[in-house]
Amino acid sequence: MVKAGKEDSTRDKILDAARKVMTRKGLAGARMQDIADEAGINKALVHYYFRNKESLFELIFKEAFILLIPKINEIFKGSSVDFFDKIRAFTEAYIEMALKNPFIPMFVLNEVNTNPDAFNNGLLTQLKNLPFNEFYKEIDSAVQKKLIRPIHPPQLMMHILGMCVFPFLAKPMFKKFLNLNDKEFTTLLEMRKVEVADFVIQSLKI
Amino acid sequence: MVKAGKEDSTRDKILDAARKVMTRKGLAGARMQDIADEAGINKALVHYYFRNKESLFELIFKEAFILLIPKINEIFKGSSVDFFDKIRAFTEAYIEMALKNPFIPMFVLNEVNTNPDAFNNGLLTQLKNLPFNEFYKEIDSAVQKKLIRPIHPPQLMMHILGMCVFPFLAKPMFKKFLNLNDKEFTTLLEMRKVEVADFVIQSLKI
DNA sequence: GTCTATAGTTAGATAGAC
DNA sequence: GTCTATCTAACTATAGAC
Repeated sequence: MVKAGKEDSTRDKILDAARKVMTRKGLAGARMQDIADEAGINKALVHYYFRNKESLFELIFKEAFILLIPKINEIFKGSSVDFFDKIRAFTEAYIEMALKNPFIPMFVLNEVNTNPDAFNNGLLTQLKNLPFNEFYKEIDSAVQKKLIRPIHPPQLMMHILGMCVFPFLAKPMFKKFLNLNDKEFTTLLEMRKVEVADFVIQSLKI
Repeated sequence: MVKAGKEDSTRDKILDAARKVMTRKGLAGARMQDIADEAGINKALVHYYFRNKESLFELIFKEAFILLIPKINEIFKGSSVDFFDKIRAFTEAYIEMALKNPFIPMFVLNEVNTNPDAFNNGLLTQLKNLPFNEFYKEIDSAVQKKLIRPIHPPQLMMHILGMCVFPFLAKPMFKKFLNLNDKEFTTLLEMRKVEVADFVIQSLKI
């Protein structure tokens, strides 16, 4: 039975364990057995609570990603806010989310690449909640007002997402290259919250 | 027996088939059976020529990636060449390689994330052939000469790689979002050869 | 060199006792 | 709800005939 008290329910223990294992081993590397071990329970129990691996991971993803949507929406709502400030807020929110849930970028990538149907029905619906169209309009409008130089909105979107996401995807590679430990690399990622925004703004301004 | 003539040897047929399947289904999705079918031969033959899946794919990767190394090296050799031209040449060469071998980015990512040991022993050695240190020195030197604003070289490296690589990784997602077919999206990627360089240069110049 | 048949391996999923 | 034991599916890899 699920209690309201401080004791974690088994269900929550499994969710915590799954998040940990996914963060450590990535989506594909996360075994149901690993999750059960990490939670200190039996593998069958994981299936008892979450029908199968896919629905477990989809739930975890939604819980993490759903928090991002209102933030991003809020950022692009106020049409009075400075365009550059919106870019700052965006990279901040996005990298913050990825720092808290390092498995998300690879999760999305995997869903997109290996399971196009599931992606179209599930993830895509989530992602469509993000106001990309608002962002595109903002860009065009900023170009009109001569606030920024002309740029193709989708290209800019790819620039920004690439800079935000890629370091999380290629973390082990960069760590090796730069000869950094986990903490040092995280610091580098923290800095990117403003670093990326600065880079973009510097490039766009006339 | 391997002939010098125009007839593809079985070995070459397998390599071609593997490249095709990998490009279509990604590394993880590429089955030995798929490769055998594509090559029009038996699955056992794939094992006969290439001991196992891993060594087959490592070979394919090396063949594709090895071509990039001399190019990148050449770019960073001439110290007389304009710094911005080097950036242009780099994005050009990198995106060109990825366009020809779309499976490479995901391949590298997978190796790095799921198989750290294999990465350290194989792939990393290849990647270390890329003159990143040269590039870092160039950046610092360009800053000294007031050609560009101050920037942390590793951050810039992450910016550039992210912008070059990410669209290939997230191709199905972007296609959906932007509502483009394969050809249209490839055109977008083609444009990024100069688009990314322009974006970087615009951001760096004083 | 090439094939058929089969062994081996790894995980996800389920049945059924407690 | 929780466990042990087992089934099944999907692949990789090998043995052995031709």
